[in-house]
Amino acid sequence: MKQTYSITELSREFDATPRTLRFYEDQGLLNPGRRGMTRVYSDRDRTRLKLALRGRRLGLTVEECKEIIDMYDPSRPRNARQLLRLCEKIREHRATLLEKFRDIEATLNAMDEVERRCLEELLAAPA
Amino acid sequence: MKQTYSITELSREFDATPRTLRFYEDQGLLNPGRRGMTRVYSDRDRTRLKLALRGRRLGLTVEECKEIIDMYDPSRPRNARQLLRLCEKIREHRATLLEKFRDIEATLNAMDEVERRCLEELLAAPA
DNA sequence: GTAAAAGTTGACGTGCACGTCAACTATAGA
DNA sequence: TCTATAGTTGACGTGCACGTCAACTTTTAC
Repeated sequence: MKQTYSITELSREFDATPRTLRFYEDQGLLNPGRRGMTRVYSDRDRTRLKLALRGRRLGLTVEECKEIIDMYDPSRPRNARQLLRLCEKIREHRATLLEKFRDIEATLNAMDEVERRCLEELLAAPA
Repeated sequence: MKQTYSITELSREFDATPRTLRFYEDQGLLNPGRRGMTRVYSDRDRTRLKLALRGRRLGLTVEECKEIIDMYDPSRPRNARQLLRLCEKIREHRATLLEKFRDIEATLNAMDEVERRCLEELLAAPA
């Protein structure tokens, strides 16, 4: 686990572009330090980027990713009220994820069915 | 299972807007018949809409949804070559779905961890 | 020291998935 | 028959997530 990363280093590791990292910084998702003018990304930035890209793959907006990542950030101190609210949010978030889970399940099942019919047809009418 | 649906009927059932259904028609995803000027949606349209919205929730583009839905359409006759190609596409598609699956799994695990810490903190420092 | 490579800040462009009028038409119920 | 209700076709607008220059500065390698 390295300590710092350049912009191209990080963007290559996660198959993103520098533009995307700068955009995420504009949106407040990343907070790289500077050495002169050059951005220096920390392991925290790396983790947040990784989580953000994961969220994007699942169809979340960048804003939603930020909210969730901020909320889950372990370095954030919280009082009891905030902790309860976080638990509530986790329940909500879990529910939407489970919905996506079911969507994927349904799609996989449909695909299995199509594949089955496909193989049947191939056996029935070979080339 | 009804035979036909009006545009508002279908859009309400799936929590979409009429605009969305017309847009999907423009994109070639839906093919409603007409009674006069009025669109009449069939069960086939209903199924395709359902699949499309499911795909959208998973982050696919409308174009991708259309391609997949068209490919899987059971009413399409196919020769052996096309059947083999379909099997190939199914494998690919399954792979990307499994990736999303893992993304969700990873996120759920992260959430469990956060929740655990959250409950711990609540016990340690009650209001 | 100098050339190449990497980085920077604007600023405008783009593709997607609709939203949102406007202006009009068709249809069903009182 | 009149009127509300639902539907139609444009056409333009919008929010998001970057892509794509341009013009410039910095850093690294030799």
